[in-house]
Amino acid sequence: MNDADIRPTRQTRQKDAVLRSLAQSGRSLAPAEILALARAEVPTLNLSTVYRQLRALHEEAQVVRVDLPGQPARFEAPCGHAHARGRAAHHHHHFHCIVCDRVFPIHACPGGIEKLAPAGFRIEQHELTLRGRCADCAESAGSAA
Amino acid sequence: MNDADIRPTRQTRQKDAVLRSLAQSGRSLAPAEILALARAEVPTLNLSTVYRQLRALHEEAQVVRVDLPGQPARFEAPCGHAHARGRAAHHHHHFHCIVCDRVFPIHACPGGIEKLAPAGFRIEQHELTLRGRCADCAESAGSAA
DNA sequence: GTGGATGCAAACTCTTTGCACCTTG
DNA sequence: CAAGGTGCAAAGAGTTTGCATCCAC
Repeated sequence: MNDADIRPTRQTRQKDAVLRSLAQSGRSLAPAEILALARAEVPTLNLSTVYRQLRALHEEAQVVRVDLPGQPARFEAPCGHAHARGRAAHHHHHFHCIVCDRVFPIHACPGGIEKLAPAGFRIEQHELTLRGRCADCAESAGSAA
Repeated sequence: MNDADIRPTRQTRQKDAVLRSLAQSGRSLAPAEILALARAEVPTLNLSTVYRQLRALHEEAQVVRVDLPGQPARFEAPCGHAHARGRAAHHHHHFHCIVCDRVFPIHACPGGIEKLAPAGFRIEQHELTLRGRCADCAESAGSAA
């Protein structure tokens, strides 16, 4: 767990393009979407490189991986008060709008999670996905179905 | 929405084996696991058939699809007081063992979920995934890492 | 100059599909 | 007997990896 064995990752145009795409989009992107966006900057960019960069950046906590049930992984820029080279991203959950399909961070957490496990089970982590209508969609839908 | 256009699905040994495997395991199974178990009954059973049966059975609400974040789909028998041809399965969550990769049902739910949504958001559903060590793995690991 | 990063293609995992054959009703 | 189900193989998405080349440091 020493910093010494963490080799500094090089600054490349590819890495830059990936990060910039995520930062500018302001939402969660699938690797293929990132590729498309980043290619505007680096036309030769390859999908493998996107995946490799995403993994590396994720380990450095420079991007956040968003796994929603039944969906391929997406990635987003770390929100709010993430530390520069911090290793742990702020714990949060997600709200998935069933109408507009957007994903919103939920910076809250229900209590008593530890009590849910059966005897002998040891909980080390949990993930909560809320699904429903976001403010925009709940409003525009109004009383209509 | 007419029952008339729903053709009765045939009774085959394969279908039976899939259902029996799910019922007897008491937990969520990946298609490959189902294949392995069901082959004890029908040795020639094929993965494609498992997938096809799972899809059909899911449409008939005879099996429940379990999607955990970042993982391939699993399936389980409708738990508890599910009606014979009932369509709604009992609400519950899942515990995913990070050691043996098995998934167990959690028949409990943290309170106050509704309060987690930002103003204007309407929660219609939620999914909670617990991750850690199941009783077996927590025990065998003991105090060792 | 050296080692990490990249691009390309092949491999892998999970899931679906085409098709000939078999089975249920 | 006909319609639907099955097995096998091949095809498809999504993701990872081997390897020669390239480039950041």
